[in-house]
Amino acid sequence: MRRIAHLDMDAFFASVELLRYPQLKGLPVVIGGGKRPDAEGSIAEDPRPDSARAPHEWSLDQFQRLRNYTGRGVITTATYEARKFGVGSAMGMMKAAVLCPDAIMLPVDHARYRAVSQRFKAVILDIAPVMENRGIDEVYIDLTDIPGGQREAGRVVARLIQKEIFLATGLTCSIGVAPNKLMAKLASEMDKPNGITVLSMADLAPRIWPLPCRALNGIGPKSDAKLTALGIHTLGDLAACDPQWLIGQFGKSYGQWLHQSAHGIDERPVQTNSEPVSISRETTFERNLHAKRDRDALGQIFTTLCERLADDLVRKAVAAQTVGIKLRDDRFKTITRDLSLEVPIRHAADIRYYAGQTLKRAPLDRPLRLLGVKLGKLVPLSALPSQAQTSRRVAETGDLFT
DNA sequence: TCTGGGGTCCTTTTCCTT
DNA sequence: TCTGAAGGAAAAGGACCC
Repeated sequence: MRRIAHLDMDAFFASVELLRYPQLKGLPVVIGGGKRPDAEGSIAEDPRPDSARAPHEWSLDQFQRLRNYTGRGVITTATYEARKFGVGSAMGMMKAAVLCPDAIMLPVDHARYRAVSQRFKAVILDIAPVMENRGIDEVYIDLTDIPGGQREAGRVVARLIQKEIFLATGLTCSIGVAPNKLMAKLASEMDKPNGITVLSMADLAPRIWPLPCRALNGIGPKSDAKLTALGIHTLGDLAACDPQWLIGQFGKSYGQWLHQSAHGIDERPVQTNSEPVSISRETTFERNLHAKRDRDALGQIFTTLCERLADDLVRKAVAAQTVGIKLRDDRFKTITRDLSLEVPIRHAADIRYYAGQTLKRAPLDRPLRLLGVKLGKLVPLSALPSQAQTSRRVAETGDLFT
């Protein structure tokens, strides 16, 4: 019997921050933002003390309040106390500042969350080596073949993992155990925080079918709206639909997937290692920039993105065989342009050159709010021919931002 | 009015070749 | 040389997730 667990850290970013700043417990705290221009228009640095000092000794007055926010970021996480004001994930910080001006605002500290993430994942790997990464705060674990993995249908090992993670990090997590990934993911949502839920196929009708379609990982706002318009509100409604009719409505691949998922069918294995498919860097400007008027600023940002990507390539020991750009204009309309290369590239100057070429195919008549550069078809350096002739071109020719 | 940054995967469109 | 079909690859866009 396959036993798959899905583990989800409880309010991960906020919990990590509350461990660091216990004095914020019980207060509305919002994590997010990014660049925060100060009164003089320059970018304010993280107002908090560096980690070498004892950060929890800071008084509440030393934290920045949301009402001081003037940038264009969004909220990544809000504590329960902040949510009471109607503040929530993905909401613009400016809007949140109106709803809850006294909320404490913390910038996202990815480096710290990554470090904690590595710690809790190391704990899991010690107990159950077949683990799949699903981002910074989630994993799938295959309990089928680990010693004791079948005891109490997986509950025993789940309890052990919870306990060890708490001892190592001080954080709680919620775990769902089921015959496959799809049901395990749904199960982990059912008892939060710090819960364990075990589901079998017999639980499909009583526990999964009453859920709204949106609860399924893979049904987003667009598909949900379409399902609702068709009179399908719950997973039970979906399960009752004729598969051929679903395929007619949603296409072969997605229609089939909807039908199978609603019946709790999911054969995907727990994938222990995955090579990155693409890497990208993008940035939203503090104010909209014009291709001509702000040419220098854009050119500088463009170059910086390419340099960061070149660093990323070194770190992952890969070269890239496609280059692309992404532009978002003042209407929030996004366009992309891509280019396939004959020879994989790895140097910032090459990335800059070829990205500059794709840029020439993009309309640049509107003010821009975002610029991104993306590399795809990644090839491990070890897989390149020994005389690896990755192109090294000096960016001598001008493009529109140069 | 506001809407981050990194990803994956899929569908549709476009372009090229036969 | 023109026209059209067919198929594949590349490009573009979009949905979704954390």
